Amino acid sequence: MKQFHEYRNPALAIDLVVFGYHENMLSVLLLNRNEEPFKNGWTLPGAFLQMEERFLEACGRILKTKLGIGRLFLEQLYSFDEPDRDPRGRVISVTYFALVNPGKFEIAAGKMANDASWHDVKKMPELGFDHKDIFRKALERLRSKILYFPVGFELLDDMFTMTELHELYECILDISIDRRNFRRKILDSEYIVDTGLKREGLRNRHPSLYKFNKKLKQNNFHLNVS
Amino acid sequence: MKQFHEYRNPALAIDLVVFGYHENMLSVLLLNRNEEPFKNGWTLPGAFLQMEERFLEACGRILKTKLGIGRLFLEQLYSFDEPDRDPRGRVISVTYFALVNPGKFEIAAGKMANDASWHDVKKMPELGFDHKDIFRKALERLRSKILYFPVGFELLDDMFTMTELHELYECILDISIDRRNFRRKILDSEYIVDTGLKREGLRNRHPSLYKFNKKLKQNNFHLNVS
DNA sequence: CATGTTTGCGTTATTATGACGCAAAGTAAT
DNA sequence: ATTACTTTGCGTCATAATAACGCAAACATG
Repeated sequence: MKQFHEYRNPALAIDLVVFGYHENMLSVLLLNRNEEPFKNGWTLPGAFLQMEERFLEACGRILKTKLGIGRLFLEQLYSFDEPDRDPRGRVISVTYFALVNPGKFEIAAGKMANDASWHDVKKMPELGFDHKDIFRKALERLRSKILYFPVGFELLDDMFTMTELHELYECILDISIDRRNFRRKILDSEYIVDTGLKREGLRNRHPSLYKFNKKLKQNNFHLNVS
Repeated sequence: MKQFHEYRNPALAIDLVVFGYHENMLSVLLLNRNEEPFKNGWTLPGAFLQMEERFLEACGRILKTKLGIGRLFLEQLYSFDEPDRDPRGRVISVTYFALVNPGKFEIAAGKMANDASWHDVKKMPELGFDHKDIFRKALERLRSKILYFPVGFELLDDMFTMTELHELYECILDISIDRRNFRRKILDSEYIVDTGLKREGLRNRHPSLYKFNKKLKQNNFHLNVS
């Protein structure tokens, strides 16, 4: 019987699918690689897991070099095991997906990050490794998650109009949803609450501003779409 | 910059939560360890991932020594990263959960398996490593999955009565569900179809036998319970 | 001020759900 | 076989949720 740690182990990477939303467009953070393999190709941000590091610490380390620090939603997505997913050798990838409001972050200016940029999910370039599979799974997860868990506000400012939330849902799900039924459903669920404030218009003030209801009982929210 | 594979990597294990259902009892396959750590304690079946192996191959390897071979449902559950989850050193665990019909399998007789047995999920012993967390997550996943995806039949014989399916749901969810509403919901969804056969009784024949509808459009099925 | 758009609040028809009635079929005991 | 009890299959009905859409006040634009 072999002793512990005599086994050769596959390498272990963490890869991230970072979603951002801005101006009615859902986008993903991609890196333009400056080294082989896939030099000059696009990939998801990632890194090898350090010996003492937890998954979320690795996520933080990856994000810090690419984005400023701030609050963000992170959730484990899936672990990928295709033996040939990395041409350099066997690498298992544990993936996370993140939701950020690009307005609250900035793509960091360091030399490690001058290659990072947002890409419309509807116009994705070819991706290196098996990152297309990872991206597809992340988008699928986001689309199903948003139906039964209030994650939409993670992508918006602290205060937002009903129309902005509505458009976010239509954009992510890529369907049209009746504005009035959406409004009723969202308000009935107590997903968000009215702040009492109004957004400033040019001459006067117009739509009500809402914010996420932190006291929401989690499973009060379920959106059906057909 | 370090070269590839010069990094020391955490070890990578695959652990399984195998659910079985028999006689109105949901149970999990556990191993009584015959070596340290946790010698004589209970753990989930698992193994270290081999260098060239895929996750599902490792699952098959683990199961083959414990159970006879047969059709079974396997789905990736989650990856666990607590640095101290294994006292021998850093081990990442990629976990899967499985659904089997214990009637179709037998706990294998080999020396590697004389320590395997089924345990009622309601009377679980202490588990070694972080396997309690893994088990909890698996049960949670099974309970939510069964509401929107027809996995119940994986735990039953090829043909089963409506009452058997109903009792399975009540057992897994640990709630009581109105028999007549359950029946209507399940039949409306086309989750299962009537085989036209009847189960043999002592003097006569009694309840209709149903089987899983393989032509089911996936998202036709959603069970609400309150 | 005239015109078109956005926002907030309704109504209505249809469908889904929860609670439960009831009788035919099946079982067990005499 | 007769009786008493249980299981199964099917149905009803009140209530809740949903989809489709009307409408007017608030707002924006020229």
